[in-house]
Amino acid sequence: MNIGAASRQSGLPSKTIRYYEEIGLLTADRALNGYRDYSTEDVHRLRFLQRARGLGFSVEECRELLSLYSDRERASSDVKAIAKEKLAEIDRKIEELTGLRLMLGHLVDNCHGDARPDCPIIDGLSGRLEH
Amino acid sequence: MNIGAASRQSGLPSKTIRYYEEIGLLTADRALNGYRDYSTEDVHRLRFLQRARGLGFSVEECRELLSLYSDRERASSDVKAIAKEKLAEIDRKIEELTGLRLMLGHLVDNCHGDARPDCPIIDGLSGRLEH
DNA sequence: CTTGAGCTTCCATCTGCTGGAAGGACTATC
DNA sequence: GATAGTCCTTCCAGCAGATGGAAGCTCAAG
Repeated sequence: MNIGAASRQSGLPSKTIRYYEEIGLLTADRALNGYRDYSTEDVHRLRFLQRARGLGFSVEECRELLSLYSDRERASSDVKAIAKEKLAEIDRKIEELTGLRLMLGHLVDNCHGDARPDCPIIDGLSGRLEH
Repeated sequence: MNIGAASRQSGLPSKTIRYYEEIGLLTADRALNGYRDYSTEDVHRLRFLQRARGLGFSVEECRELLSLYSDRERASSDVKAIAKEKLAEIDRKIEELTGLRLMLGHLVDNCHGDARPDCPIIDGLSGRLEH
């Protein structure tokens, strides 16, 4: 599969896919004509990168998460340690998003643009609703 | 409150706070000595920025979200339209994170580093577990 | 009144893309 | 088989969002 198809299936621009190759996040086979050739497994990686980057994981964190996939022959203890660390990070992000959601939900439900002093968005913005 | 205290309370480096001021995400009062002076409300905004940026919202999106806070005297319809749009975006992010969480959870529970071909992380990476 | 931490501005550097130019390859039509 | 249009290649420039460091001012403690 050419880079254009991989781009469409992963949601990542071709430019970004080439960049990810350049910084070593993945390697691509080459067809005889010199074109990059992607497998469905490559597309899975790209889709994963697209999602994880959009959720605020850094490229280095993505590299680490991908390594859980590529190196699943590593000692279970290693893999589990990294995975558990990332799980905690994901849980924190979910909590934060839930806080943001609550804040915006309150805004939609309760704020009528009348500048009332008890606008619930104030609490939401400060993060107090999370705790 | 000086920038150092605001930094500690918001979780953002002083450098980043100054940068956010430079690009107009917030304005800071100045004390007589020239030092920036932050209110607790400023800290709420900074905390919000810290969370939202970490969750993959762009600076422009943050600017928009902050405007929901600052301009809460705007027509309810405007505010609600933007808020609902952002709510959908947040829900999507929560779904994606939940998918990632499931994937990692499977890895922790089911992968033992023995390179079994049915490692559930493969499905998780492709995003299929979300749907 | 010195010492050290914290503040200021300015400028350079880094990460993570993103755009554009110049040129080769593929597909379809004439 | 020439021509057009789209896709691919590399290379290099530029932008977004910080981040680090230098040079110098301020403040609080001893």
